[in-house]
Amino acid sequence: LDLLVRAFCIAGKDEAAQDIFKEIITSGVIPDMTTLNFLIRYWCKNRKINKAYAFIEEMKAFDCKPDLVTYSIMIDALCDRKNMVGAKALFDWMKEAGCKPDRYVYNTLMKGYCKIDKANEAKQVFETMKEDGCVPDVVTFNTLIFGFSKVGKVNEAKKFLKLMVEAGHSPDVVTYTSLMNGMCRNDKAIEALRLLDEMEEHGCKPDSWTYNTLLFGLSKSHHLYQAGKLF
RNA sequence: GUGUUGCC
Repeated sequence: LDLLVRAFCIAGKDEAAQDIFKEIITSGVIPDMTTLNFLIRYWCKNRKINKAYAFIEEMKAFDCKPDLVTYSIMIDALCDRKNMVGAKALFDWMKEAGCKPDRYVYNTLMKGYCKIDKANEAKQVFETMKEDGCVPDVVTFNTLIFGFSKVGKVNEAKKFLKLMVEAGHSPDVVTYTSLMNGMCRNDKAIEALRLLDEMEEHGCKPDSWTYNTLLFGLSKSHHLYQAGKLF
């Protein structure tokens, strides 16, 4: 069943996948949650979030209740739509339902706040997650660094870089690129170029995203000559 | 190989 549902989804036949799933569950077999979650995620990523909701409701009647991953997928979908009120509400609802948040959901929520320029809210979530006993990981720090860089608070972002290193995580290409993005948006394009050297010294290879960030940033701030040198 | 992070 799992493979069938996946195959149908990948082929864009989510209706067929849904039918099979429903048929199995109606026959009294409780399918694996990974299968349901795969289907839910497919809908969320294809702008069919209402369908995902409806199906979750429908499945509750079969004693197939959403788990932590299901909620995470839904919360992420709301975050992508910048509906943080909804995302937070669903997060609270999830806790009511007895699902204990893990760092994935916390990271997801933080991303949502960062995307709408609410880095301080993200920082609150960061504090909550620690109080809750979740250990921040590379994604946690990268998300916060992205969030603060985005709103021009590069110094605040650097504080998290320090925290990250203290926690034993090495900055990666995402960390550096997020910081460069913030610098470029903040008329500190030259500083971003310095960071490029620094990351290479630390043995971190820039990728195409890094170069795109720099090229975009440098050309926007009239440093076309420097941009040309990147080639 | 069910979910979370960076440019346009």
